[in-house]
Amino acid sequence: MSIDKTAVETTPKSNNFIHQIIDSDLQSDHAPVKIVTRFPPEPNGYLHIGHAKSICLNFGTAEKYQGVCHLRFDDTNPEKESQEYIDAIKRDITWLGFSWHEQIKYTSSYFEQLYLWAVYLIEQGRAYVCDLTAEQAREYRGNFTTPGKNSPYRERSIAENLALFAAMKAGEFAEGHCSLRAKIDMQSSNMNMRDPMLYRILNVAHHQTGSDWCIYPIYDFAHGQSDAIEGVTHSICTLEFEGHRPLYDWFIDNLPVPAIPRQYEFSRLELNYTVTSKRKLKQLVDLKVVFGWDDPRMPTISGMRRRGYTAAAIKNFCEMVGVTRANGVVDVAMLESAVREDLEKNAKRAMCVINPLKITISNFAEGQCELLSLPVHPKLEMGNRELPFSRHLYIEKEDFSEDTSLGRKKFKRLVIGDYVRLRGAYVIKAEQVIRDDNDQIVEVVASLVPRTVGANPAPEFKPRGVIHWVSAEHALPCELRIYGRLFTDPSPDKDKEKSFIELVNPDSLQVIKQAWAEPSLKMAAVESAYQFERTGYFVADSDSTAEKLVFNQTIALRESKGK
RNA sequence: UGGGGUAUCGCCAAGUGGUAAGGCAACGGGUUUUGAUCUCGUUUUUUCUCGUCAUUCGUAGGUUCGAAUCCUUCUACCCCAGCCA
Repeated sequence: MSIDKTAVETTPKSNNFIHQIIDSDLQSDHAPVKIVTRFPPEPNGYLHIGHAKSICLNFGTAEKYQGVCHLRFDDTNPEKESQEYIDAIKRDITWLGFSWHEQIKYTSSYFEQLYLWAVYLIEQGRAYVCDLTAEQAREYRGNFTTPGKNSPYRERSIAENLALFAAMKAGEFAEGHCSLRAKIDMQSSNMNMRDPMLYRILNVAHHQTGSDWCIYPIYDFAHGQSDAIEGVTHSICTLEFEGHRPLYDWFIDNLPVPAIPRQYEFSRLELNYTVTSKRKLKQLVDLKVVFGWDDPRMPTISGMRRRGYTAAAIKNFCEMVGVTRANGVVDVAMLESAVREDLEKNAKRAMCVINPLKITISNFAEGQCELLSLPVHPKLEMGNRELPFSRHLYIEKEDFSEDTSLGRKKFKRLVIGDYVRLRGAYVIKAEQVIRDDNDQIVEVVASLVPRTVGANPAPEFKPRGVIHWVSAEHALPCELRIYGRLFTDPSPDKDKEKSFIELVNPDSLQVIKQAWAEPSLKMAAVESAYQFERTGYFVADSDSTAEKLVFNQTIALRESKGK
């Protein structure tokens, strides 16, 4: 496959407010030589659609300005983190099509430097060891209307602080016994500046550093300095960190850091009918509401991947929603539209009958088989596939009606006494209905109009429409998993009375144990996308075996009114 | 409640003092061997329709020849009182 280089180069990358800032930074006298960004997930859960937006912004910005983007695991809280999450995050980012600069970074690999900087702050008289308990510290901190009070330990001598901090590091205190705090301003209207914690004691082994440490830095003390170490120029995060920016800058100003990164905030992505919070997604997994982090109903990157959403669709969606500082809720229909847009041009076409009605072609000999050749895609050149046509076929039950009064525009399918086109095959006429003892239709006898494969019939045989079908004896039984929204409420986590768990859609998964797929689907590879004509987009699931094919419905086809 | 933010169509979102882009959604028409796709319209405030005037960027004022853009007022919503990130 050849890549149109000029097209790639001229692909317009959105110009959001962050890029405008970078553009003007690049004009300034001390313009950075290279734009450096970073994507800093904490490995305490799987990445979701909200992270995808951040990934696209950070990696995309680096690409746009020919800079670099680091993947840095922000692993300062070993209690909640694990290697499993690290592996999953790497897999997801790679799948999205991004690659990080050089090797993966870990905040934990800066622990020694961070410790030295903490000592430096103590030496400068800007940090102290505080023996207040968590509860006492809360009281001393005051609240929005009441200024905080200085800790009684605030004026310890530098020597004493140095000794105490060394003892903390040496493991001489129990968890919670004391902490290291910055000496800033307990009266500040910004709560983050009221002598924030820098280090706490945690007698927990770390997934990267083992038992090397029993004190761990707090996010605020680790993040900006890690950015500085990596030479990050633009540290892009979400809006809730806005109030932390003065603190971020305070550390950069008061420490001998090697670079001056700046933090910029954008609004996080919210989608209706879904939750985008690692904590809540973890609950869905832990409570077994879903089968796992990669359940196709999950808005996780791995879930969407298994569902059949493509990386291109997700990236395009992120481009569509834009980057701003206004918080809003994006309609999932926009995501679904991006998925359909990508699948429409990339999914192979195939036929699969979900609820079979037997059709017997009276003028086609028993045992005979005609091999038809159908294009894999109606518009794009994607080759052809072979399809066996025989005397006994299956069509969709709902594609047949005995009601001859149905208008041709209203019901574009098979009606007794009328004609319909079998996709890629003959035009047939329904002639007789066969019923069982319970008066249920079990079979329809039809006749084909000769020489109508690939050719329009005479006007008197004009079909009402086109329907899908499979040859009964050649069809492959398969399982179909149809997914609905995971939540019944557009804002599942906004309800004041009900927990989002109570708003889970009980019908979010429908399993069709046996559907009938055309034989070419035998070769369906996991993750390759198909459009089952007239029914929806599907993708082979990893649960597929040689005996039983399993397909996930990625998304239904858009349906116009009147169907 | 002190501080920090944000308000442009049902939902996202351009717009940066010169006369309101685009996408999604919805609704109509056309095309179609997928009721898909494609395509053409309509939907910012009113209107059955067409013209005209006016109105219009949360609100109310102001500056200006000219304001979504600048100033002031008010309102609504979001974030901060973890030894989480």
